[in-house]
Amino acid sequence: MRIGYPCLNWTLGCKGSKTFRIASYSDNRLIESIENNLDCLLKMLEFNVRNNIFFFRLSSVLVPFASHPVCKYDWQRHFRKTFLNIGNFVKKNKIRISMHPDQFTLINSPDKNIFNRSHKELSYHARVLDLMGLDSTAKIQIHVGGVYGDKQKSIDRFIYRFHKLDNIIRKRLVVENDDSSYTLKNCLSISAKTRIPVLFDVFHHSLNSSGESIHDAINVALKTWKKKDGILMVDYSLQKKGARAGSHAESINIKSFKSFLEKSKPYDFDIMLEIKDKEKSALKAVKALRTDRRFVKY
DNA sequence: TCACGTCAAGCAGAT
DNA sequence: ATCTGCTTGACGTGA
Repeated sequence: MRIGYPCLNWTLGCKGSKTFRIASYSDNRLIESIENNLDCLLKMLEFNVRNNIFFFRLSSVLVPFASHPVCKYDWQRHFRKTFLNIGNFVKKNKIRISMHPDQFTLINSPDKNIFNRSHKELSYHARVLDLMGLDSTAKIQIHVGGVYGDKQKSIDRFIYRFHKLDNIIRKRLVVENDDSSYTLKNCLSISAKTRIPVLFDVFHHSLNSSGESIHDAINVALKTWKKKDGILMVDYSLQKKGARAGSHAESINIKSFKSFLEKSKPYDFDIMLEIKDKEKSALKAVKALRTDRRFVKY
């Protein structure tokens, strides 16, 4: 079981997701940003290893505008060695990596242009992981997408479109239950036809599910991950007090985290903490795992 | 130096 | 009809 957090580290003095406005695009600006982001990424990974954090989500703006027509620069060639170097660090330390393209990446959109743009965006994500030389346990997670007034049709469109994607994407793509439209059960139905692993989001499941217990949900999600996929990835978050349902809390609550771990026994998986204070909560979670005798076997 | 309007892009649900 | 949240806040103009 690894603990992770997404994209950003507040302790370090660097930002690994520096971008800029498209209006001020220039190749130099792009190179500068990528340089900064990769440099900071390595620093974050080194911080993580020092602190027993072995799961990390890469920012999607590592290469700003990578899939946009405005970007014509061959950044892959320019940064080939840097990517490889980071990849080697990742492999040496057995770090698990994930990426999560944003809400505009919709492969089940009825609009073909949106699909085409999403395809390009996914290619970019896959190429980043390929450039690092990572195997297919490094994943790209997306949601099913929109409902467009007909859920079953939209699920079928997802499946159809999945088969149109390049192999470098298909081998890394995993689908995640969301908080309002597609439940774990819906994702499993997609998995049955595509063999896409299902990433289980605990928080979304609490807001939108068919009522499966955490134990049962993990049990079924876990079976969709084959050896080449690595172990199940789980997104974990909790409700922010006083805010509307679905907003993410500022900080982890170790008591409820431990209660989740209890409910998830005896399964092993990697946990991504989608919590606002990032590494701070990850450090607490790692400590909880390492000091509580109920969980030391992980 | 700081405040704050806006940022490439889509969708759903809340207000 | 308009706003908010989501991947992740943060860019950058104007004062």
